[in-house]
Amino acid sequence: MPQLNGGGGDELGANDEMISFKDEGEQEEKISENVSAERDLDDVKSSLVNESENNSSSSDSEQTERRPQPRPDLESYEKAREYFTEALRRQQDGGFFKSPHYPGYPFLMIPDLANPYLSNGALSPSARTYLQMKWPLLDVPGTAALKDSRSPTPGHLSNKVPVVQHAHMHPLTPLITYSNEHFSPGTPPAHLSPEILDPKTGIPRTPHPSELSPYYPLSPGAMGQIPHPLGWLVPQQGQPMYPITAGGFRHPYPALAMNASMSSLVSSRFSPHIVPHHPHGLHQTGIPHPAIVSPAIKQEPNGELSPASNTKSPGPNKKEEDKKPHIKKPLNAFMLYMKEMRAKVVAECTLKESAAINQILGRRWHSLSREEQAKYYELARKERQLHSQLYPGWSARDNYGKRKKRKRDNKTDSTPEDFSARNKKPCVQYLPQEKMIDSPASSHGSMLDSPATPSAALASPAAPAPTHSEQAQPLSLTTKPDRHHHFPLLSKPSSSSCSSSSSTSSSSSSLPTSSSGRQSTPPLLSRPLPLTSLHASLMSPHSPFHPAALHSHHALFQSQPLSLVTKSAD
DNA sequence: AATCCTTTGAAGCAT
DNA sequence: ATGCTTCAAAGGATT
Repeated sequence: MPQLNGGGGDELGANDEMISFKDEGEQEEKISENVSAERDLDDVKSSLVNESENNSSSSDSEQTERRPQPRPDLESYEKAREYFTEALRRQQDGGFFKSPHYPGYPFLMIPDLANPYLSNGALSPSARTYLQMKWPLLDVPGTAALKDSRSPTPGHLSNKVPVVQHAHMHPLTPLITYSNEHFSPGTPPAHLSPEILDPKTGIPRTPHPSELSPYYPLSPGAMGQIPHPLGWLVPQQGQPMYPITAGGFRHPYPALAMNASMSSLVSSRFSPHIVPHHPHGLHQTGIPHPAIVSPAIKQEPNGELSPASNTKSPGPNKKEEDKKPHIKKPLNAFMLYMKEMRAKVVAECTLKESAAINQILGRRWHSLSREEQAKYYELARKERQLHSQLYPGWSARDNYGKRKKRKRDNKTDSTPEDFSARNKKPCVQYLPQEKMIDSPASSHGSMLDSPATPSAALASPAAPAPTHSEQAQPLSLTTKPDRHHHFPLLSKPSSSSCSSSSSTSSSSSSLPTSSSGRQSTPPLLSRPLPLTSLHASLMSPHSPFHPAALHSHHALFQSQPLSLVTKSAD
């Protein structure tokens, strides 16, 4: 069973209410451990710093040459750096910083965040680091400063927060310049006060969402209270998922990443209402807003989208309409999963073709346990919720037709005759062997419940993980019509655990579900996926990608048993 | 350059 | 209510 992010099950920290902190004790233990480690910091200081500097210099000798002379607060700065280094080291050790969605984790270990001020009253470097890393948009100096972690400007003398960027900086943790005009060093307490001190360790930690609110602590219509996703980071590709109207980047789990005061800070300054000031999908830094695909999106103060053409141009033509920015749909659970896991799969499979990767991810998705999937459903739910809060007037309908017309639009083409017409490439049957092995049905004894009402089971933070019967989860394994069974099992019966076999669909037992008709396309791949591109090791059942593949051989060439479907198709 | 492919899930639309 | 379609991400492949 593949594990998420190295696998603890709570890595995302986003299925907060349900299981994210099932290992909270572990987290606390690690935090405590880090506190203890602080005592030994002097012992590890030199090594960590050396490591850091070596990496830094090796990556950028030029900046090393430019390295400014030590400043009075350099020692504290170095300490922050060490904290950061240690945090990253632990991350790399695989135990702590597991989720790229949750970049705040490492910095929870910064001990002096409990007392984030220096004796001179200035915000301590590590606290600044914490803030910086947690909300990179808020107060980062220019790019040059980003490169040079030892900014010559002492943090307490400037409202620029020095960026402690370690060479081991998690690649998924962007450092983004951002105007600091709203961030005054004179008011740091407001940023830190909401930190929730761990009752055991006394270490501040990111408020658990359940501590912030059941979901997003928004009163209806209180857009100003949106926990604005300033740190919205995208795990693998380094791009935000979708826009925040003002800030640019958002954390996937803003409620996790942003504390209340930051929320209010943001809310007062970066509410969606100011979007009209950034009509080109760029936030104040000029960073293009990822979800605002095309330029010149305009959003009314009420949050409703208002294409500029509507307000200025009486008669926008189609081209202009095509150029209209559109706010993308929030990612669903699977998309979130894919986003997180894609790079891993690509690395494991040496595959690059997304279609193949997606097939693998689809199977892996099914191989996830309910709890693991539930995390993503919960994340997706929050995504939608946040999205709706950020864009109250947005509707998925707005994006209809944004893409060029697809051939699937031709409903009339979906005749059996068209199968052959469309599929000029050889018919390839991708076997469902993996599903035979570790499908949720087989591994869990029952189908996943429908995600239709995930919140019902997930809403209560105190509620234990829902039982298999209480949460509806996707019936994905059986959601698709039988797209392959009409065709002979003929080609490329790969047993690769990392194959691009579309087992998900081929293994479907044709039980009707809510999405049964989703794919109107024929069951065949119009273009065979590059199985040959699979790495030999991945073809092996011993591949870590598919540890259960040892059992797969029996499944080959077997039609998917209906018994897999343990849930009635009601 | 644009579109396809491929996955699942959410949402919209038509019936 | 049901079923179908579109879109969300991704990037190589194809047109």
